[in-house]
Amino acid sequence: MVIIEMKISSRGRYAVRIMVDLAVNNTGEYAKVNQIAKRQDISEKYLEQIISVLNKAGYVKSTRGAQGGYKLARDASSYTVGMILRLTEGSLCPVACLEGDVNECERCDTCETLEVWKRLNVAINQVVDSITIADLSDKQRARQGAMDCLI
Amino acid sequence: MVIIEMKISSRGRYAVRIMVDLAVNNTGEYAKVNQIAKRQDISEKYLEQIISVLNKAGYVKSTRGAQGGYKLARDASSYTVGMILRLTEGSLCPVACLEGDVNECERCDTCETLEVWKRLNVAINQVVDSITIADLSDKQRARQGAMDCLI
DNA sequence: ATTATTCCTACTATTATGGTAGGTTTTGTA
DNA sequence: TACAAAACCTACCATAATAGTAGGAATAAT
Repeated sequence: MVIIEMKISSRGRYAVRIMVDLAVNNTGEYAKVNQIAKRQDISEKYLEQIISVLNKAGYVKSTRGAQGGYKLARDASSYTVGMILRLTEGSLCPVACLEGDVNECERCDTCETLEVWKRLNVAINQVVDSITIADLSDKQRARQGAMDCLI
Repeated sequence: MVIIEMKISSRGRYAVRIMVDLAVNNTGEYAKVNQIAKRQDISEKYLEQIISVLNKAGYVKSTRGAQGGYKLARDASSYTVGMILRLTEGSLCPVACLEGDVNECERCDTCETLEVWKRLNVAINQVVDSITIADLSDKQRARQGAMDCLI
């Protein structure tokens, strides 16, 4: 039997990093995919796909053509990590029956374990919704500043 | 692009339910796979595979042959949900780089998002390690008792 | 001896993962 | 107006995980 794992996928992780990258390197200009890809060490083509999801959700805005690129649509403090992950991961619910307004599982009235998944769900969302992209980019800027001092 | 989800797999969910079932229906006798399967509405063959993992870990004990079966190896209060899930799901870490003692990710010194995954990891483990199989089986017994009164 | 049971291994269909690839459209600039 | 740089769009692919099914061997009670 193979060992399974409950993990955030690379797409979700990359999406958060892209948002933080745009926040850290925000100059007002549009950042190009190849610049972000280089800084973040993510394949340009894969990054393109992920940022397009962020774009369609209105989290970033883009201009096409030469000198085009992407930038954050709003201030970095208005995005939580949870928003980004829910967008790119689909859902953070640890079990399917907690999605939607009504629990459609037939066993849900007598389910021995539902309480566990509910508490897990609350705990997960509390963490990811309490951290904003601004929190992460501020820390990153501080780290980079500290690094500069060492040169 | 397909929507992905970070979920506890059926194996982990079933494993917890099996342990709770053994606790709730504990008579001192060995419970048979077909009995558990019927009560829990899980395929016998699939349940067999899952309980064998629990058996190899020493969480349940078995006797073979006619009148054989399974029972909890220790008191239900000595098992946390986390123990069962980590055994059957492999790991509950939301990202691979948090597994093991040393973070082997090359980017880990400058990772913008590591703190998020660390906090998520703590939150997840706090929940699953604070709930024991006895907690769940006690509640289930109370629920069943309440149901009996309605008859 | 028979039967009931665990135990073991192989197999399978479907979906998710983590991308790669190539072309189309748009737009700034020479 | 031509060119180049960029986003945009769609298809494709290899590998692994998921959620089981299936069949038989070993063991033990009756």
